[in-house]
Amino acid sequence: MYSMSIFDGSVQKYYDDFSTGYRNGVKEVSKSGRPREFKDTAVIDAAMELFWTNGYEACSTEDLCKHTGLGRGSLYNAYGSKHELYEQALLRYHQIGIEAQVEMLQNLGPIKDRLRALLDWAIEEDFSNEKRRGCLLINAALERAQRDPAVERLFKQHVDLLEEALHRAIDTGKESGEISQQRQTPDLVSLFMGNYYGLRVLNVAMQNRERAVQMAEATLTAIF
Amino acid sequence: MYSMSIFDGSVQKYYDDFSTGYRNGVKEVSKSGRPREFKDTAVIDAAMELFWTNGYEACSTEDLCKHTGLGRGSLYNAYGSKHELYEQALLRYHQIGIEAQVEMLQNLGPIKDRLRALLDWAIEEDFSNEKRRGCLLINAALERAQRDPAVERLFKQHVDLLEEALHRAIDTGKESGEISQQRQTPDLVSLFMGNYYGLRVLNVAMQNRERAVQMAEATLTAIF
DNA sequence: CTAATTTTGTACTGATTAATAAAGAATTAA
DNA sequence: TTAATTCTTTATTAATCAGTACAAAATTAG
Repeated sequence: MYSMSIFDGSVQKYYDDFSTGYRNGVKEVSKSGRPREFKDTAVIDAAMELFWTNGYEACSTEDLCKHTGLGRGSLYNAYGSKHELYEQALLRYHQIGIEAQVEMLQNLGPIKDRLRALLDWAIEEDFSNEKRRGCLLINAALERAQRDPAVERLFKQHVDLLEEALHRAIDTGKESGEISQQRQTPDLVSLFMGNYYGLRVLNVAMQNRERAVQMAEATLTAIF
Repeated sequence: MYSMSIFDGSVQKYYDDFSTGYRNGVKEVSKSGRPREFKDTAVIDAAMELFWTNGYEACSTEDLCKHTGLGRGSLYNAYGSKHELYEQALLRYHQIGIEAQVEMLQNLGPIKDRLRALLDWAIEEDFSNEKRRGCLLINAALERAQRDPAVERLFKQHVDLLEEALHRAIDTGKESGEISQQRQTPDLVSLFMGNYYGLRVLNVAMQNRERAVQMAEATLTAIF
């Protein structure tokens, strides 16, 4: 079992400096001693790619060393364990993703276009990479949320933030008259969320882009 | 890599006889020699439970021996490999599940009630077990579909069968006047499928039954 | 310069992995 | 009874697993 060592998923933007590590989720900057030879962000990105492709269990520490370019000593010195590196990778994925998603929903322009942008973005994510590995956070949640509190917590946070942004966007649409006042906002949010996550799951497994586009359009039709 | 050794996901109902094995997906019945001491279905059910709870990678052959009660020799003699047993477990889950789902959609009574029954059944599945392990096939697809042709094939087949049954049910509803003729059947099928799979994913991760019920109701409202 | 500190590379740990080998037990066929 | 067949039990394999120990290397502080 793992303790909840991801400290806070909030918007601590890019951390692309040299010579830092994350021990217990706390950023450490060393002042003396031999300097690190790697960029923290590059290592976490590489780890993220690997966990994304393989999942947690099917990803060995040797794989991680190879893909990050670090030796075992460096990797364990900097990140402590496979699981802590996993948490960093998930956290980074979460931060980048939620920022992109919320931004789309806060854009100018018709609400319908904002929602479509989100769906199109998800489809592009799912079909642009030939490895078709879907959404790292969904994969992580289904693989591990039931027994890994860090994963459960981060996924919940991600979903909650997306849901709040959707709520705001739909309310805006109702105020502007783009969406009928008769509809209940929570119902519309549910409808979108369900279709969004269903879309992403089916994309990985079915690998049918036309179907995905049709699903996205059906979702918008149901809301507007 | 694995070859596609699941022969056919079609409706070969229950196979609960003694002394049978599955080698390359072909049922073998021995006529001489020492008889087996276990029921094939019981072993596959036990394996299914374990794969369901742990996933494929996190499930060791020793775990499988313990839970099925078989020794290593018996297990390997009967099923050949961890992966072949996994295929049997998935196939069994698929057969039981698709039969239940299609049956609900073919029931008598209003179409809306049939669709609600399906959603309620999914919610009950997701929340009745304290292990909250969701749908084994979805878990398997997200963990392995990209690199395991047997998993990819079976999941596709499962989704296709559900989709066809939904298509028939919705067409029936349009004929009877329960659903507007104006709506496009593929759109309504997409809408339901998206919400159904999204619901199941969010259930595992969010573990919020009220929210699930509300999502289900929102789905029905969007269709009727 | 020396001492203190940190990172790096390598060798190594004990545990666990999926799978196999082989001998004995239980059955059928003749 | 004997031979052939199949299943069960146990021991064992080689590989891999996550993680550690430790010395050499590279830096800062004084």
